[in-house]
Amino acid sequence: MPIATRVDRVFDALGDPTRRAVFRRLRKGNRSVREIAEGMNVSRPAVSQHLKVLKGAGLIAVRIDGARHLYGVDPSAIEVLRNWLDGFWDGTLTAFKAAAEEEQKKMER
Amino acid sequence: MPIATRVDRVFDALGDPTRRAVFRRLRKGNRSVREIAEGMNVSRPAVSQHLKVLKGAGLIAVRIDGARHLYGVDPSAIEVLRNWLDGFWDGTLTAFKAAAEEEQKKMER
DNA sequence: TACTATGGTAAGTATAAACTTACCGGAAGG
DNA sequence: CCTTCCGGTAAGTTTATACTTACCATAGTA
Repeated sequence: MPIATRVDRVFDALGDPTRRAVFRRLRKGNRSVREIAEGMNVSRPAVSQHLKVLKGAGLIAVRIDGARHLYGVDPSAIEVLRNWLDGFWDGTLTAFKAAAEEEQKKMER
Repeated sequence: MPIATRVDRVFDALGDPTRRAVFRRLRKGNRSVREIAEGMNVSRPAVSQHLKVLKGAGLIAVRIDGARHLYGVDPSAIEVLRNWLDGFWDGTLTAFKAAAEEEQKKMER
């Protein structure tokens, strides 16, 4: 069993709807835990636990301001996703090209 | 509770490690269900169920060849993810800009 | 020193979902 | 036909995890 890479943790974190909602709220700027939990249909501790997972995936970062913990998105996460996307896309394209060439060989026979 | 969008289904689908493994296998070209299941530590029906979810998310597509069902990645899914990424990035940037301007106003007071 | 905020964590529950075995129907070859 | 591949689906179990309440620590304030 291979260890979980950064991208794995990102996808695991974003795999939960509530966690995506939390992440989306942070898109508009830094928020405290209570501000995030406000208007959401889960309790504050639940939000706190989700924040922990998101932070573990490197999707968000914290800045401590007294007793308030201000959470915000970590732009590097977007970079990670984009790189994964590019790599995947390249792999798929080369596979398509290889398959096309294989078809071509069949035609020549 | 809003209905699940395409991106939601994509993230839900890619939220599972086994499903990511299946999707990664398809990157190298089209495969039958048995080929996908081969060498994996889950049973063939499990793979079949995962394929259903991936298909529901629009990540893969099927081409039926007799009794064999050949699965392959749906390139449009990559597009969906990329668009989501771009949109998210834009939103975050404007939020950053707004926050910066707010800071500026504070300084001017 | 209280008193009131903040938020993280532990323990337990409850729900979701991943997995297995067993079964079924369709396609190809004898 | 009969046999043998193929793969989807149902039923049930088991495991993971999202959630709640309760509790604790820290920071600011009267």
